[in-house]
Amino acid sequence: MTTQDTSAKPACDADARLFRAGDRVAVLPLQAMGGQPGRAGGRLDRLDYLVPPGLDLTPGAVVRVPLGPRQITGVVWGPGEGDLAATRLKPVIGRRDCPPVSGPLRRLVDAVASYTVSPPAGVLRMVLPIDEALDPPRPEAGLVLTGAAPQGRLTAQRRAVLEVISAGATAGDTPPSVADVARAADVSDGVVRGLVEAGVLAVVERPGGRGGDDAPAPDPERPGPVLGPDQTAAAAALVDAVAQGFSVEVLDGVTGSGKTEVYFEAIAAALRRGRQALVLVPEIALTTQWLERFRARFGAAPLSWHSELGHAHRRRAWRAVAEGRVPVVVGARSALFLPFADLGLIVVDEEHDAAFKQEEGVIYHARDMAVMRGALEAVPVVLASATPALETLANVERGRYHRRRLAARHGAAVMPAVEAIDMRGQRLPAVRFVSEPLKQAIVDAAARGEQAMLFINRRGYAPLTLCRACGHRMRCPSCDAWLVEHRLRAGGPRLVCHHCGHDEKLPDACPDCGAEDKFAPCGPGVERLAEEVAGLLPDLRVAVMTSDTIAGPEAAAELIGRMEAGAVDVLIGTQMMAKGYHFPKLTVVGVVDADLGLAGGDLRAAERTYQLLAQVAGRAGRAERPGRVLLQTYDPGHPVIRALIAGDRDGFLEAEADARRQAGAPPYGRWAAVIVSAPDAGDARVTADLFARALRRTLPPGARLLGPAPAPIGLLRGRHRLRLLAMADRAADLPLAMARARELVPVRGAIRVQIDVDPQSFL
DNA sequence: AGCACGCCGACT
DNA sequence: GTCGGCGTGCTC
Repeated sequence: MTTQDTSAKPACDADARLFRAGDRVAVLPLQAMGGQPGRAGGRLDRLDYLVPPGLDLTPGAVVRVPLGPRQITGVVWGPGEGDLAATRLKPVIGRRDCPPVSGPLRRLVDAVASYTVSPPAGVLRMVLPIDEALDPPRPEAGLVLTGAAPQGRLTAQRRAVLEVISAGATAGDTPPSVADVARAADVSDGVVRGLVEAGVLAVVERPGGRGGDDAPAPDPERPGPVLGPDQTAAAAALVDAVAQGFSVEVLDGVTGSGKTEVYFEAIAAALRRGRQALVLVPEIALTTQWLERFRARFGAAPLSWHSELGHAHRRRAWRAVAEGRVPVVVGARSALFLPFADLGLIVVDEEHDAAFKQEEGVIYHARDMAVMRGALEAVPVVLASATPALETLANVERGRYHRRRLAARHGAAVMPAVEAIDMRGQRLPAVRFVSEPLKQAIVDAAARGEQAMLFINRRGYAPLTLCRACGHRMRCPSCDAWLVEHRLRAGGPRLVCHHCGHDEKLPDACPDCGAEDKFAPCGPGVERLAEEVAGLLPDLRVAVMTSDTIAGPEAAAELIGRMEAGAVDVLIGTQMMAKGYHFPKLTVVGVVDADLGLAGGDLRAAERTYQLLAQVAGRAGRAERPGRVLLQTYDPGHPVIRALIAGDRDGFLEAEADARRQAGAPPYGRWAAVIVSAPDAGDARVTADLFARALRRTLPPGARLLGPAPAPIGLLRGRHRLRLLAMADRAADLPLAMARARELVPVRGAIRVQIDVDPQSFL
């Protein structure tokens, strides 16, 4: 990471401190006051309160406090700051019944807030995201017979309900819930409630609440798979790290080298010590096969934490983690802020993945914040990747991170052969995207009973639609972006903006010249590619994998099942297909447009493209059969393409690192971006100019400032956007300079200032 | 969130 | 002068 200091601080635990009646405490409210993130003002982070008689509080206690006319929830952050007369303080209302926020986690909140230049309340909200979870689950209602005779007519439905309950009661079961009874008696819950109303049934608390709450625990003592020599050595190093405290272990191994099995041993080590483990993955929807492997190793499932979890489930899961009842959590970046009772290990899988960067609200990189948390909790952090980020490798060079290498693929598998197809010699018509050699490779694979995968990093049918009569291009009304045609959606073809979600029916006539039936799709998207392959190779079974066809984990699991069963010959998809899957019969991977990611030319374009293509290529030939990767390119001499063909990852990374060093770019320099946006272009301009002037005062000497300049996407969701980029050397405290500049600039109304420290995206 | 305050334009 | 609309700041 590029954060300045991650060394472990001694875990001096101030949590033992007790605040008693009459003491002042500082409370960090959950709700940000005044300005939202990105707005000035709201400099009040913590508020002082008095501890009322009869209440003892420790730091970290979750409390309710009065604020103006309302009550809010906050966390006791420490002793009161004392800048307000005691007579003006209001007393804390009371505690909420949940475990306190631990010292290391409170320090993480402060560290993330100051690193990302965000209000601490906004970061605290990621730790306590569910208000209802701050109270214990209410005991579940169970139903028992009162013995009273039913008044009035006893309908068939009512009789069924009474039979179900008396059968359960004689069997000695715990009283059933309304939902259980209604289901068993096959009646609506209205019938059951009617009987309660009539006094025939009574509601009681069910002892112990919900029985199936604590799932079986993962068992570290189950025999793991047999590891190869590299794996054994790496696993031993990680197991050792778990016993030591904070360190960062970079698990660097080619695709298919068995990194997962290696870090499973670190998880086993943490579990043996009775501690919890957290695994961060880029996208939780894509973990189907990972979960299978986990279950095979540990005999039980981990807790999957993601934003699409149902509300009740999320709430129970959060409490179970906080109370230490969940040994292993796997989740997307937001899982980093879960309040583990006793965290023993953090793993960041595919640590180079851009999905770890949160681009809205509190803008943070989950990998870097994971390293911060590891340091604060004094636990090791494992960063696993086949293509580690340059940031990570720079920290290896500096001796801050330890590298554990897995040099070879595991078992009989060998690395696939990578070839370029020079598209300049292919002379394809404008509506064709699959070259002859790629088509032939797919046909050959199918003939051998093997599978092929075609990768194109573009959702939809075509990235641009234009009118052949007048040349009008269909664009988003509220963004600087083309509308992308989608054909797989219900109700006919649609035009969709991939930036704001704007979605309209493909019109019948050109909105500019009125010509009908003159729209021409331009360029390939995954849907169009699938159509082409189906037309070209009608005997092969084609499946499409994109976020439009794969809505959630179930849909992903279904498609993966079909791939594993050999019911698909050609899998066509976007980058969601590139991540971590293992299909033994997949031997051919075709990259339809290997140049795509290189076009933008931002700082990380080459690195990102290399990582993505290496990852896609890694899907080929993961079992006994050797794999073949074909890259369609118009620029076969590009360093990224050459490195992929030569399998020269380290050479490529060294060249890339040299270029960054020359330019003073991250990870050798430190950058921070500011995006000023407003519905009115003039407002954005004025504020951006003021911010630039403020930054020139607050930036350390030697730092450079670019902008304000219109952002590459100058209009997004109806907001005009200007960018600033501050570039400094590695020792500079850019967050501090940003925070000070923001205090100098009044930001009112609909104007927003977003600060992005260590920017990944430059849109 | 909800309320007080102050700035500014419009009306008496 | 005074009323009222609205944007802005404050709440321990």
